[in-house]
Amino acid sequence: MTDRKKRRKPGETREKLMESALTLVGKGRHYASLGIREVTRQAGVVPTSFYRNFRNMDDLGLELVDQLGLVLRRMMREARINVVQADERLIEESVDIFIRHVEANRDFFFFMAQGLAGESRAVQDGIRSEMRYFATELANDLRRMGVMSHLGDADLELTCDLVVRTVAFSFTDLLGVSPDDDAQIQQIRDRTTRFLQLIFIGAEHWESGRKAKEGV
Amino acid sequence: MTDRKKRRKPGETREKLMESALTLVGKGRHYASLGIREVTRQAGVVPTSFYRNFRNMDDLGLELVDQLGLVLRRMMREARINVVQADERLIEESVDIFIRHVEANRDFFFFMAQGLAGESRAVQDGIRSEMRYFATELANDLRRMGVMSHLGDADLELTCDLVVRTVAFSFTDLLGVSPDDDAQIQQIRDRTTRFLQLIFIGAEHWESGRKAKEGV
DNA sequence: TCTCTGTGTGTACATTCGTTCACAGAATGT
DNA sequence: ACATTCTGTGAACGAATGTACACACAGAGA
Repeated sequence: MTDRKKRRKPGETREKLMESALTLVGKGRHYASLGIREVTRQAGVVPTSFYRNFRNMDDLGLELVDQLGLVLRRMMREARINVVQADERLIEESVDIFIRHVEANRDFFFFMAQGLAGESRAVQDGIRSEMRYFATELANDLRRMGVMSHLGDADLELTCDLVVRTVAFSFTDLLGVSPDDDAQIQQIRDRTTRFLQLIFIGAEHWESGRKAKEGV
Repeated sequence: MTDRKKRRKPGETREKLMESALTLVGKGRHYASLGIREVTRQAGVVPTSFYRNFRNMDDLGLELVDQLGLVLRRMMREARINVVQADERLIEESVDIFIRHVEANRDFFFFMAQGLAGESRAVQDGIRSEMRYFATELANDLRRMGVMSHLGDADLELTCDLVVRTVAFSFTDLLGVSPDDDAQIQQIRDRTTRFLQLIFIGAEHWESGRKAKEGV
């Protein structure tokens, strides 16, 4: 009651609203079922304030997709720094970084998993676009590291796409378990690692295998 | 206004309600955002009727999961009939059947894709359980056909799990395109086929590859 | 210093929601 | 034939929702 009604910083309420939406999603609510009043309530702000910052919930969702893009880029950067040499630990280290980021940005990845089959087409496309970008960057990195050099560009891109999808699907596993159920998280980590190993082994033998299938 | 208020058949309204929920989902709405009144309105029934048949929307969702199970089993049966010999067309034929069923039961698969990251934990687990069952059956079939006979049970199950996940992720691709955009559907079909080929090639070389990774 | 613009507040209203209740007509078992 | 049970109806409620409007106050530019 002392400092209410003050304007702290430009964009402060805006961030608070986005954060509140994410928090609700993190608590198990689905983004599509969130209402304007609900979000403003969680943010400790009057409903009208919402319209000062967003036109509707879809608008807010698109902003969240942008921020999600930043999170993904941070994750990619860390992976690039820590995983430089292409040895047999490449996959495991990358999965570790992935799991760590999911735990640190739990709500964002909740939102991402929901958005893939969400209500707003725009959000859906946005997330899909982020995944494409991620796959492309992954392909570039692998090229740079000299991994899978026998694959053509299209085939490498195909492989990376499958990798990203597989990892993305692991969200839905990860999100189902409590954040401190280490045993179960370890199990998901192992399983994801094996999935990726399976894919990479397939990619290693891809050309020949593909020719064999197509030749007949 | 002639025959209103008649009770047609037991469970008729019940089916109409489930069908209406699916229809709304098929129109792009997210299941989590559907309300009781909305569903009953779509079904051409008074809101109160809902409670005669379901306790709440989660309850209806669980029934839908059960029906989804039937759809999946039908799909599996057709695949078993039409894909008997394990030749190089196995994957393509299976993907064909899969695509055909998704198109024929569009709304169900919408619901499934949404439910994986949905609001109701019970529905989430139900869908997850259906996927596990599907993967197990797939593993049995492959065993019976003598495919991947060099893999241990655990590794075969791992492979099938990845296959099911990959196919499930293709839903979200398929659902984004118009049902009669044949060119795009064909593209998704091809891409999915290649994903599976990649996985199976990986599985073929799995033991050796795994040992090589683990041995060092 | 003064004005203007941006941002948050409070009030308000029509609409929609979930849920309850008493009632009516068809089906079912005896 | 009759009582019971099952299923759908209509009206009604209190609560929550989206959105509009007028107002208040802080900071930026003159």
